[in-house]
Amino acid sequence: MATVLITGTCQQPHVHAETVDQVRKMMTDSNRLLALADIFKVLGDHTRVRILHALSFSELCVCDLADLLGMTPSAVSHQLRVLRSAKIVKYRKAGKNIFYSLDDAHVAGLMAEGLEHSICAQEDAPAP
Amino acid sequence: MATVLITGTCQQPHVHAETVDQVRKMMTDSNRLLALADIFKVLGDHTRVRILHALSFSELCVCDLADLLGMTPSAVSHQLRVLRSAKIVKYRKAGKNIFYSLDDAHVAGLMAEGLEHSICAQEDAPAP
DNA sequence: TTAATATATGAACATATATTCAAATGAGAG
DNA sequence: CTCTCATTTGAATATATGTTCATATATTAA
Repeated sequence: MATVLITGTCQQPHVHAETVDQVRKMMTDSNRLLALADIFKVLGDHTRVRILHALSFSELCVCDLADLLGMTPSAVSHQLRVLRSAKIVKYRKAGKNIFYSLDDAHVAGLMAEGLEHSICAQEDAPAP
Repeated sequence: MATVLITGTCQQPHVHAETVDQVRKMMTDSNRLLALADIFKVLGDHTRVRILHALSFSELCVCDLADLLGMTPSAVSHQLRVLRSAKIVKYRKAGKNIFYSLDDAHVAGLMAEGLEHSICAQEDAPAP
């Protein structure tokens, strides 16, 4: 009988028009937020975080990293390529080896800030 | 004739044993780095970054966010669930609406730091 | 109660991505 | 040059993930 309800869309003229408009004006360019998300995406992988953490102590070659992480050099190399593309690490050739090191201070800062604060897995603190 | 070469593994006794050992001692627990990667993974999505950025200005209901982002309330709700699971946002019921807001100061700090520094897409600065 | 709306949820689909494997490249060492 | 080894690369596979669609839940209004 009744017309099929058009679900999935907010039908009020605007739920909170003023607030939404104000926020819309204050919000940063979407492309900038997309770029930010892309950086976080690069950092959002266990292997890559461990690579960056290791490189924060010393430059290392691929085999060093593979040994440290208990992974195949191939797998490490694939992830290094991602980090290289994002300009987060740089490399230096030395004979048969290629030494990687951190390249982006901002990203290193994000890593450090993430580690400083006990953002990670702060378990329950049962109060008496 | 020759034995098949065992490729994909570093065969030197250790490429740089001392350095690797030192770094290994300094490195943080792998689980802690996994938790850190998980947080970055949550932040590594365009939609979720935009949601958090919008919420940094004001609490908003799902329809407000859907309007701001030009997305389906369903899609927004799915992403809000991810943010809820990560304890990054909290919510408050008000009649038919549910208002979301930021919950984790650390994560908000990471977002802010990521935006402050022009980490994002700093294009070429052609020198004269 | 019924109707309308905001939100959540589950399945399905498409896409992205991490690792493995095999092979190629490239640079010393003999 | 030939051999060895460090590194890269490409294909393949498995898995994760974001959005859509349909539907369910919940709350308010009539």
